[in-house]
Amino acid sequence: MTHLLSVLVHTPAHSQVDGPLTYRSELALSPGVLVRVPLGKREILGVVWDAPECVASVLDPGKLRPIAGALDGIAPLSLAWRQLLTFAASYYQRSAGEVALAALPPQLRDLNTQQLARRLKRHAKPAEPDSDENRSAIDSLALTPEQTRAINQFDAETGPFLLFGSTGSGKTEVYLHCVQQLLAQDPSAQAMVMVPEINLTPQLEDRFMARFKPLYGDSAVVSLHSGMTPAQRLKSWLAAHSGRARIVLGTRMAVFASLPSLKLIIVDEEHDPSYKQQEGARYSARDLAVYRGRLEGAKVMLGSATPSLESWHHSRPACEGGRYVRLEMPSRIGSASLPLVRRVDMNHQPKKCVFSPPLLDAITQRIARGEQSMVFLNRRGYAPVLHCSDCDWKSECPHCSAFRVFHKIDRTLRCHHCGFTERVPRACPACGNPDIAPLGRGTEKLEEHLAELLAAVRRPNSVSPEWPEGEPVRIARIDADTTKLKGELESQLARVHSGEVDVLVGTQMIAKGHDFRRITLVAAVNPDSALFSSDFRAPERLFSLLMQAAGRAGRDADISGQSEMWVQTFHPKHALFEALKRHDYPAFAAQQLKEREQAAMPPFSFQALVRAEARTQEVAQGFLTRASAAVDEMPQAQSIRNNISLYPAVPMSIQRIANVERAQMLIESPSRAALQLFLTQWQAVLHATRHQPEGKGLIRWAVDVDPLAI
DNA sequence: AGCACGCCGACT
DNA sequence: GTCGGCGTGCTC
Repeated sequence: MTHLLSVLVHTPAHSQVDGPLTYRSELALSPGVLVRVPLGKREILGVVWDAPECVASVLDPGKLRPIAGALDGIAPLSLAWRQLLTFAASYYQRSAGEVALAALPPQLRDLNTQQLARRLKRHAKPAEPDSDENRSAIDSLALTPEQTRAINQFDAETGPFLLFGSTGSGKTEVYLHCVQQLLAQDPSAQAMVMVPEINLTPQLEDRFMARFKPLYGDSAVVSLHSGMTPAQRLKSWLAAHSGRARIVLGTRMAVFASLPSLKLIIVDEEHDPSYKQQEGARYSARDLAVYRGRLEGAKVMLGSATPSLESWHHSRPACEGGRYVRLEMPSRIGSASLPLVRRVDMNHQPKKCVFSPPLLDAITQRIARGEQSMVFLNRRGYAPVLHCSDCDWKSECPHCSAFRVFHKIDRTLRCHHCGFTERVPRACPACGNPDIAPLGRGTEKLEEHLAELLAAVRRPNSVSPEWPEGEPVRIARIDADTTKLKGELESQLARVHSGEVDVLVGTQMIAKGHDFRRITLVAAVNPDSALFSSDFRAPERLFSLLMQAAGRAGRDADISGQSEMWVQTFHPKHALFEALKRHDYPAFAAQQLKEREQAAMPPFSFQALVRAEARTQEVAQGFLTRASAAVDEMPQAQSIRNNISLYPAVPMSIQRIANVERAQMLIESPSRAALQLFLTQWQAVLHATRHQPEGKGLIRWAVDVDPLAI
């Protein structure tokens, strides 16, 4: 007997094929089974999907092709997994096929049946028996009273939870404890722990491995992130999917991993923008984690010292409408205290100075004491633009509406958007003036400038034959340029940890996650631009970054007494810095939320962004404008107009990248449900608009639901 | 997304 | 006279 199957395949959101395709099969296969199916001239991976009854009748049954085979070595994907993917696809306005197939390890698609069978055989070895004697040692670890209180509350309630713990308060120990407790109670339970960028937090991975490998064997903890090889990813995925892995540690992509007995999801540094995917299906792994927890009956814990305002708002008291349980851990462990925040009023410092004399003096003193300092500036390269003083030529990228950045180290002009790189010209390309100069500064120049300022300073106790008067100060720089090669970041971090480096210069890369024990001074040289940014989330990001950076200083109890966070600013009285000085996130959040509420901005409204790309700005904007106007032809147009605001189409902040013009349109609603309903219905209008004659020349369009930046 | 078909510039 | 550029269209 022939059965009809609905099968999801990897088809992009904008192709005609957006729902499941229908195939014939001699076997009745249940939803969730992985299959290989013919599509055009290819044979590709598909997932049998829950079929709406009517689906097959539309097509001529004679035209249906048979499936090529089922991957019967792999258990079907669960109903909960399919529901998660269906939800994610619909919420983020993409096809289910695209989201579901992208969530599977690439090797499932790429390997043929024999290769896959071989892999499965190799990995299916039974897990080694657990060593029971270690298991009882669980609760012997000393917890602080705050940690104990948080854990007790976690046990007593269902969540979701927001663990609000300052840097150094021991959030990781709470995660470890909750996971350990769960695994001990339920012999099949699985936990997922998400981190923003796994390469920045190998410590977390190490701590989980160290804690759980002795208890549950080598395959108990697996990682899942894009830095892994395809083979490793398949291995981890299979371990999770089969239930052999008890803990899955990963980046945002891990939220889609298949875990048959998922009972706990932890999202560390939940405020981090890396949880939002920035291409394809633009999902928020943090938000999906909360949804998934509800779907699967798993507890969810979000953790941060500076929560996103969305999560903070959700964790307000239940009587005010909060839905999350807030767990607070305000103190640093041991006698360590938070660093002293010092603001330098740049209005009273020498004009155009980069390092104010007091800051330079403070850094020099640290060096004399054999302590380390960290200076960060959120701009890599030497100078953001090269300028000719005669004719006003600037180093614009020929393909983008942006300046190319001057990189002194290899004397190149590099576009940070499209990658276009050229040698620095000897003279102005426009007028021939040989006197072209860099404008502004990046980390490269900061490093160079600091080296000049500290040229006369000597490291203590470092007299060598080569340097009879003491060795010069050692400065290291860490940013995307110095860590491009694999392993570079690790080796540079090792140099800092060993004390070989006196001053570390870098971008926000160094402000996140790394545990620098010997750093007692952290300085933000020029953070002001975020104070008056047009992006309403810029202050939130800056506060979080500065708090995190401050958290780098003085993690060792014995030196934290002297540790300091320096902020050079022209606005020392700004509320953001006042709150930072007191390490008072709640005050900062309250002030920001008040502003957001008054301006009806998230989390008090819901947004989506439609972006369009075309050869010309007119085509890109025209597409958006016509799709916007077509709302009046939709059913219930009046009700849509009452609930949804569609703003005019505007060029994106970087209007042109790699010779593609970009435009965007903001859509806003006080109701998430209304916005969702509108976007789903409007999808057809967008497709139709594209296929009008005026839509010619449009390259692509995409919707970003809950965008992070506008 | 792939992979075809299909119509216009610089080379053996 | 071909090789190959990527524009448009289709895949159960």
